[in-house]
Amino acid sequence: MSDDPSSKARSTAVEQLKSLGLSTYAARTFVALVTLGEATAQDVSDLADVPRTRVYDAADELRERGLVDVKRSNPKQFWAISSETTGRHFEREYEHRVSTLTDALDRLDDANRSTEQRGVWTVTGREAVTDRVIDFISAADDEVVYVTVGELLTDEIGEALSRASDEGVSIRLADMSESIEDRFGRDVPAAQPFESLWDWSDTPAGRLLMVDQEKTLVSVLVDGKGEYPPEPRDETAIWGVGSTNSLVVVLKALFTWQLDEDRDSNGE
Amino acid sequence: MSDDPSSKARSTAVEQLKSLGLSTYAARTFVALVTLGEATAQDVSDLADVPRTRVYDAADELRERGLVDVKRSNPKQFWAISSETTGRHFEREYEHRVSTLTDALDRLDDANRSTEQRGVWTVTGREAVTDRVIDFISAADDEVVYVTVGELLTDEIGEALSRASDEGVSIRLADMSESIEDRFGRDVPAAQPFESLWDWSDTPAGRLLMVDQEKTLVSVLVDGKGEYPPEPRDETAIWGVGSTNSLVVVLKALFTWQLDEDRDSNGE
DNA sequence: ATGTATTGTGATTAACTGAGTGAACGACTG
DNA sequence: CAGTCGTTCACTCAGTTAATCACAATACAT
Repeated sequence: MSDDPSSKARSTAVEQLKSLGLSTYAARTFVALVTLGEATAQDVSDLADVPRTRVYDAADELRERGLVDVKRSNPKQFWAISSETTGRHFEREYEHRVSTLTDALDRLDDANRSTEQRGVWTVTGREAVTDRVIDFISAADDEVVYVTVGELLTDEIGEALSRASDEGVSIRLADMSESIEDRFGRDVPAAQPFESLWDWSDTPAGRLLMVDQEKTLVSVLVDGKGEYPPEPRDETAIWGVGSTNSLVVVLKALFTWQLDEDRDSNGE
Repeated sequence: MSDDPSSKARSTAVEQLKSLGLSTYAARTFVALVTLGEATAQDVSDLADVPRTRVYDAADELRERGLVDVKRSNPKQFWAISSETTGRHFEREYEHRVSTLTDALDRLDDANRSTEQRGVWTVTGREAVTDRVIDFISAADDEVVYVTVGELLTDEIGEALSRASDEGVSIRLADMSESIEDRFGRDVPAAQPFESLWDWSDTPAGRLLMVDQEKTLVSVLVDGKGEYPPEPRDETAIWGVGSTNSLVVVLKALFTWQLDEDRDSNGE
C-alpha cells in the first residue's frame, strides 16, 4: 500500500521520540498529530493505534513538554508543532542536559587520571576508539606519531591534529593515501610524513598512535562477516600509558627505530 | 563533610545520565569511575552504592556505549572516558537521533497545516510560546507586528526577526526598552518602531504578535506566586490563523487602527 | 425535552522493565 | 589441596507503563 514508505518513517520517528524520553503513547500520538495537522482524540486513536481514552493523557504529556497545543473546544482538538520546531525544541533540551552533565562531571573529575599504569585497556567500536585517539592527541605536549589508513582519518581527528600542531606539537603521520596527504598538506602544515614500518595493504588495517613517547594505542579492524555495512563493533584497540608500560615500551622502541631509519634515508 | 558539594554534583550527574538513557546502576558506576579514575568492581561498589555483583553488568552497558574501557586483568579494572569526551559522545548521539527524527517527521508532515481555522489554540510555558512566535515570524511573507517587553525579546526571536527582515518582510516593533531598541537598531535595520496602544508598565506584561494580517498570538505572563524564580509555567498564550479567525479579526482591527494613528502622528 | 451517541475523566488490572539479592562456578594464593 | 576472592548467572520483588473498563458530561437529534 502507499502507506508503506510513510509507515517506516512513522515507526522510526516513534522510536526516536521514545529514546528521547517520551512514552510510547505520547510518541505515537505526536507522530499522528504531525501527519494529521489538527485532530481530535478519535482521529488520533484511529491512526496511531492508541486507545482513545489514553490520547488525552498522551496529549497532556506532550502539552507539558510544549510539543502540542490544545484547542478547548468540544471535542478537544490537538495540534502538533512543526518538525523544524521539534528539532529546535530537542536541541535546546539536549544542550541543557549535556552542559549540566559535563559541569557536574568536571567538578568530580579527579586529577589522578594520566598517571603511570601497568597493563593495557581494551576498547571496542570505531567511535569509541576514535574518541581515545582524539583524547590522546588533544593531550599531547611534544610529539604525535600516528600511523593510519585514510578510512580512519576522520575530520574530527584532523581537527585534533591541527589544534595540536598549532600548539607546537610535532606531528608525524605515516602511510597516508594520496588524498589524505593532500588534505593534511593544508590542514596540518607541520606534519612530517614518514614511511611506515609495515605494509598495511594486505592486513585488515588499523592504527598505531604514540603521544609524547608515553601513551600508545594499537587498533585493528575486525570486519566480522563482510565489510559492506560498517558494523558498530568493527574496530578493537588496546592502549596504555606510562613510560614503563609494556605496550608503550615496545611501541616506543619500534617507532624510535623507524623514525631514525626514516630520518637517515631522508639524509637529515 | 567535604563530600557535600561533590555529592550534589554526583547526583545531578547521575540524573542527567539516566535521562540520557542509562540505567541507574550504569549511571552511578560511570560517575564513580569518573571520580576514581581507574577502579575495580569492589571500588565502584563501595563508592557508588551499586551491588558489587552488578558492577560488571553496568560496566558492560557502559562499554557497549563506548563510555568505559576494561582492562582484562584479575581483578578487572574499569576506566571512564573524560568529561570532554563524554560531552562529545552524547553530542554525536543526540545529533544522530534528532536528525533521524526530523527526517522522518519531514516525510510525514502534511501540507495542510496553515489553512483557515476557527477557534484559538492555547499554549503554556515560556519556551513553548517562544517557539510559536519564532514559527510565525519565520513563516512571514509581508509584515510582522510584534509588541513585547524586553524580557521576552530573546536572541532567538531577534535572529528570526533579522532573517525575516532580510527577506523583505517589514518589521514593526512596539514598546521596546532602550537597550532593546539599541540592539535592534543594529540587528533589524528595517524595523519600524511605533508607539504601543497600551501602557504595559502596570500589567503583568506579555506579547502581541500579528503576521501578514492573518496569524495572531496573544500572551500574558502569569507569575503565580512570586516572580523571583522564573517558573516554567509562567506564560500562557492563545493563537489563531486565518483571515476570518475571530482572534485575528479583532487584533487586525486594533493594530490597523493603531498603526495608522502612529503614521499620522509621525506626519507620514 | 428527552434519549442516544460521543467525548472526557478516572479507576483498575495486567505486563514488563529494572533494581536488588543470593547462589554457584572458576581462578588464584597460601 | 583448601580457602578466599572475583565473576557470572538466575531469581525475586517493586515500580512503572500499557491497556481496559466504567462512569460522568456534553452535544445532537428526534
